[in-house]
Amino acid sequence: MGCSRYNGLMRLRKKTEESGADATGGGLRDERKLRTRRALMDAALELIQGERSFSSISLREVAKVAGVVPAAFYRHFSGMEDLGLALVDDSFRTLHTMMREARSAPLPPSNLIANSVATFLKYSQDHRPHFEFIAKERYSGSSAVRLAIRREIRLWTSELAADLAPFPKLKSFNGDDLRMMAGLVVNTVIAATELILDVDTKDTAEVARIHRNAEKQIMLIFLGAAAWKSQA
Amino acid sequence: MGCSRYNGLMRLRKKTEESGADATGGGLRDERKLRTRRALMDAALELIQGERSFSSISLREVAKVAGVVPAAFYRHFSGMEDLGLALVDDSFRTLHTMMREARSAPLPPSNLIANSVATFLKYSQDHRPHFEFIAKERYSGSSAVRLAIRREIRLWTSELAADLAPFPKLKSFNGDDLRMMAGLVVNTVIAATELILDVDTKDTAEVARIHRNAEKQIMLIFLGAAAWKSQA
DNA sequence: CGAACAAGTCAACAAGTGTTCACTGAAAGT
DNA sequence: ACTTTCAGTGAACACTTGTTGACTTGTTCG
Repeated sequence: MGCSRYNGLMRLRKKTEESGADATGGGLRDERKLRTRRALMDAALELIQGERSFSSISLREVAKVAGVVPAAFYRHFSGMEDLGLALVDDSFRTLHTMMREARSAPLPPSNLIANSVATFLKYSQDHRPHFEFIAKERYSGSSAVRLAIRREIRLWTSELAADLAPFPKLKSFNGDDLRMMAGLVVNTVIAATELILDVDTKDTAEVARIHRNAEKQIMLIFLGAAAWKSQA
Repeated sequence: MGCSRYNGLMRLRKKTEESGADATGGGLRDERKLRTRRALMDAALELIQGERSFSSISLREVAKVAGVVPAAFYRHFSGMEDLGLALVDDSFRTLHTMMREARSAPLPPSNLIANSVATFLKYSQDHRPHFEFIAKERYSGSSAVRLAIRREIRLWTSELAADLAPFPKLKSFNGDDLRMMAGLVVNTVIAATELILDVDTKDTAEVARIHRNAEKQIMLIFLGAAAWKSQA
């Protein structure tokens, strides 16, 4: 009895040391809470890798991997759906970060498409857990999570549409058609990402194949755009 | 005790009557087995409608909805994954049926795209359960189910590529690029389908919006294809 | 210093899970 | 008519599940 109590405390200690002893910043209480929150979110992302999907993992599993007792979960989230929504925010934060960075580093328009595709796919591989979560929950999660994801993707599409607007070749596009085209690009990129997620990370040949395919598809889209005429 | 036994038999009887008394064809034994098998598959599809996904429903739930005791499940499938694979086959059988029908009824090339899109989306709405299953399991199911779905989609893409080949405007396409383009079309159609699945069936305005969007996207793709040049 | 707060613990709960077992009774085969 | 086959039954198994309540114990605040 006393023994298992100490067990719990030791886990916490370990966690503290892991994060380094430099964490002497103010608000020890809040900081610790935040760390456990992250531990729970990371645990969920970890459990999702491979076979399982978010909707099929249990609160208890998440708690266990996070090194915390099930009851403690409720100090941070009201339930699994709540955790899911937090993960959606988290995942798209990384995505928006990437897009902001990409925007601030203007690429030469010569092979802009190839570079953009490469940048994105590289990024998605580096943040695999987040993108895997999105891919898996986009259609099969609870409706709250699903809607949150869809909202974010719409937002992303609009962002891309805004980035596309200034292009000379796309002068004849009205707002709706621009979003239509951006949606096509986003869908294509997502599809490629989802394919890559299912490929062994070592299989660079297959990854390159998917890569090239996505490039070609987006070039095709731009080719079509150049010939497009929006009717008022 | 005796009471609950009778309960089970009554459920079976009810099922038999539902299906009509005309089922006097030979092989009563096999026919009944097949009916239960279907009942199990239908039960799974039914449970999937709305919030839940296949990976989050239980063998016992499926058995209960099918009006059968859990142990009986094993007379038909070795487990849930087996059922999932059967559902993949089932779902794509309907899809291939549709494509065969579409091919045998040649459309005027004038508004061929609009008609094809309309036909497909109508069909997917009429077979909602199957398409909902595919959409949900495409990325989040067990790897066996996921791979089966991916295989079928690749097959579908190849079929479409073959259908596209004879078009005069696509003369300059080599095989790889033709599949690339077909993949783009398939992705677009799937994305539209998945969007429609999340819309209230009554909301015809929203359905029409998604509809028009998909049409435009595919027209854009064909426009791009007309300008495409495959390099050897 | 002492009180209040709150992130963590343990223990228990009722329900649900997959799977195995010996069984029954109607259809199929002889 | 007699036996075999087998899709179905019910009961039991050893777990896992979400959630609650009473608790401890370090941090924060007055």
